[in-house]
Amino acid sequence: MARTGRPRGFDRDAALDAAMHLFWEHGFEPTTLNMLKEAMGGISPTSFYAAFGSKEALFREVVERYRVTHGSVTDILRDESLPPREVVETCLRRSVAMQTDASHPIGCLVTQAATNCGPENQFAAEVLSAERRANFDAIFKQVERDIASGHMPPDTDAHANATLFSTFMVGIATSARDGASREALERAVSLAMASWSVCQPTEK
Amino acid sequence: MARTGRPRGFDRDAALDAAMHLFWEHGFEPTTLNMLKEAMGGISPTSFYAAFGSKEALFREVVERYRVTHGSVTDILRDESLPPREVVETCLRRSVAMQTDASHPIGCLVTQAATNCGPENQFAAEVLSAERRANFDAIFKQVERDIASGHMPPDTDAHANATLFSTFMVGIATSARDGASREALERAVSLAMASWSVCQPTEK
DNA sequence: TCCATTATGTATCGCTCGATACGGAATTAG
DNA sequence: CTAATTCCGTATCGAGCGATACATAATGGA
Repeated sequence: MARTGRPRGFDRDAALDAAMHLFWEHGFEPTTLNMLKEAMGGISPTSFYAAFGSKEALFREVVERYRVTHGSVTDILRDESLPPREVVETCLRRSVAMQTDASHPIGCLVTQAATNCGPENQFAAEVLSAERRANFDAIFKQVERDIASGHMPPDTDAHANATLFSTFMVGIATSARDGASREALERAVSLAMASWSVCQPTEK
Repeated sequence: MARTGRPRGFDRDAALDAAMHLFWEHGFEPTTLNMLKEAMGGISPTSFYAAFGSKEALFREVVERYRVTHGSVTDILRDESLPPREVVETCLRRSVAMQTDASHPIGCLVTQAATNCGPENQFAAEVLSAERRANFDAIFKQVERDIASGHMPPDTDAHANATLFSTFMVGIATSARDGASREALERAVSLAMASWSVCQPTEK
């Protein structure tokens, strides 16, 4: 795209990754321009604003980046061919594995990067809350699909079940940061999935 | 104590309550001295520091205040006489009721007030994390007690069960802020408690 | 070669942050 | 009364915040 002019002196893609790690670990507000510039290789403020526009614009870009990389563990929630129970269980197991992976900050950017926002930065809280609510809706639809397919009993409370699994999922982030191991969370997922009710098998 | 000198011109107890509500809603860092002073009736910086010492000291005092007021919904986790399952269920139901009560900020101060802290304010994150880990330990002991009393099967994975219920509990805060109703969360608690395994009743 | 374009480096901007200095006001003890 | 004590109001501190001004360097196209 940039066909003329002085070439950029740093790797924009790597800089975006560095920003994602900072926002992931500290959250939107505590991550300062100085931290970002430093992590991007000590670039100047001019370079920063030329490349990303503003801290807010960078954050929005980082969220999108997270969504299609580490955050893609929830993509399976949109699948309509796999068995719903398998969908939710796989999502939870992938979330646990991702959030406890030491190659990046512990926890979840979507759940934790904009919890403490001043009134002037509510946009960040809203961006992430919208992501989480979309995940809730996807879980809800999976439960509905499981009921429709005859696996969960017809009188199943779909909304309550979606609330249960969604609440457990967002809780993983806090538990992981508080020191819960991947193994412990995996076993907790197994217990949670055991509460995915199924129709009583007909007597043979 | 203060028997001489000019009397304080504001209600320190009410000011502490106002600070708790601010930290609860916005978190430690986004809550500014100006917001605090304003909420305390427009007191001067001098009055603030004379009464509370520093923002950090005030936060520590607020956490203690929260712990013995709204946060006391987890006190039952230390009970050793009630049936463990009833203890955990009651704690979850009280947490849901408290966190969705519109008379104060939605969610949980312990879970959410220090999620986004810069390196210079890690103390806040650690103070709250310690509270949460203490709750996990208490849940763990309840599960162990239920196993010892013969309700849960002897081969029950106590740590996994504690992780499950603790993770669900901290997740309530995020779900509540994302708009989950008290009723939906109550029904989710019912579903969660159904996974509290019990020994198969002996055939009669 | 000259120019338009794009990025860069340095030096700041105005603002708000948490926290203090300093003098004065209100109370009690003697 | 005076003295000691405690709190208050105003003005401001140094530091860091996000963001910008301005001149300069490096590239491609005509």
